[in-house]
Amino acid sequence: MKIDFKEKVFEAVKKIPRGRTLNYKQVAKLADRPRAYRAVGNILRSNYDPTIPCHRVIRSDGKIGGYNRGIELKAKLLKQEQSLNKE
DNA sequence: CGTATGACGTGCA
DNA sequence: GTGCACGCCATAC
Repeated sequence: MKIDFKEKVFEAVKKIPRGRTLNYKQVAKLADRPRAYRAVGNILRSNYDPTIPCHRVIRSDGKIGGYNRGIELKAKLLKQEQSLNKE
């Protein structure tokens, strides 16, 4: 089965452990397209799934960026998971 | 098939 | 340190 770039992105994002945030560039690299970080954000925006912790994907600047379900929700989730991971 | 868009990143002033 | 512009890739229309 040949998986598309977005499928690869989804897998990479799903592999992100809680408390761990990756920037779009990293996800794109894991998807074999280190230059497609643009498409990564675009794909996540057009294809949100409850099984994909896309909220763990942030910008390289450390900024959250955006979130289909609400930017504030993403910020809250990140803070929550980071707090859990920190113990 | 071609154009436009975008949750980005880096460089330069 | 902040702001503006360019470049890159995939998706949607």
